[in-house]
Amino acid sequence: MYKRGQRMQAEVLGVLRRRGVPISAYEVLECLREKNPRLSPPTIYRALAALAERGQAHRVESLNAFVACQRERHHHASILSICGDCGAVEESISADLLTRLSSIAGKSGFAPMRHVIEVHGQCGSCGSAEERA
Amino acid sequence: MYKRGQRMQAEVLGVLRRRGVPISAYEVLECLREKNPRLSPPTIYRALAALAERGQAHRVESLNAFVACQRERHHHASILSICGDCGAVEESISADLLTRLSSIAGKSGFAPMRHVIEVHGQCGSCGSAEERA
DNA sequence: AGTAATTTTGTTATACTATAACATTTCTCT
DNA sequence: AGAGAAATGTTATAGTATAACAAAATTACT
Repeated sequence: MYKRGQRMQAEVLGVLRRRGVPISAYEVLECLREKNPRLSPPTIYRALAALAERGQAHRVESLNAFVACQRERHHHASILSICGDCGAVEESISADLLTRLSSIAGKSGFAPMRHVIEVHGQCGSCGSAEERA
Repeated sequence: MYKRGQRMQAEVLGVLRRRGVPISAYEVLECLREKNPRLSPPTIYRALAALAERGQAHRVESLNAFVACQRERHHHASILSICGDCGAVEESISADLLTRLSSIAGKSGFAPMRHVIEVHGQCGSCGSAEERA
């Protein structure tokens, strides 16, 4: 059994994983309402916040959406590559890039705490699909 | 005189510049309503979209807010360092970092088109202010 | 210049995203 | 069991963004 307070998180994470692509909090809500029609937005946002804090899901800032973490739990910032055609997200990690980014941002005494790195473009599959057309 | 379609953009950009820190589209709207009470959200969003496209303003994705570009117009992605204490944003540019980022994202055939790089933390001024306290 | 076609702007309404505030329940610990 | 803490439920509302259509200005063309 789940510990208290994590049942909802597990349900939300399940939805995110089944979808694979980033979805809005309200899409999660709709999914879970099929089982429990009384669910309300704050419940979902709370679960999402907890998952994001633990690194099991990521908030995609440029989409106002959420996606399950593709790796095992990690606490480094991810690089999210977002395909504008199919919506797929690929997650990369690069300690080197983070270091460089921190040092650039830190030039004037800035102390970085949280990195948001998102790249929009076209994924490999959609690119080759387009070529064939 | 302004060319058609740029008067509103100039007004919006003026507001962004006077404020200096990122503000929401609705804050811009409130400011400009002092002069013209009939303004509505789409007008502001259109001006902001045009400014962002031309590189004269940036959308801060992780704040759902907008800020004037601090440099002369440019079309490279900016690195935005955002102070959580005072709200100030500093803008940096690094072709090197963009190259590296593109190459990381491009590993699996992904073709980057737009980069979102935002760093949250504490700026130098707020850091030293805290030390003195 | 006159007029059709295009683009921009205005207007109304609404959709989407997120959280405040407080009530209730569940859990934990002694 | 009962006090206290944490999570959840509930209601309402705040904040962000755009669709859809109407009106006006600009442009292109004859």
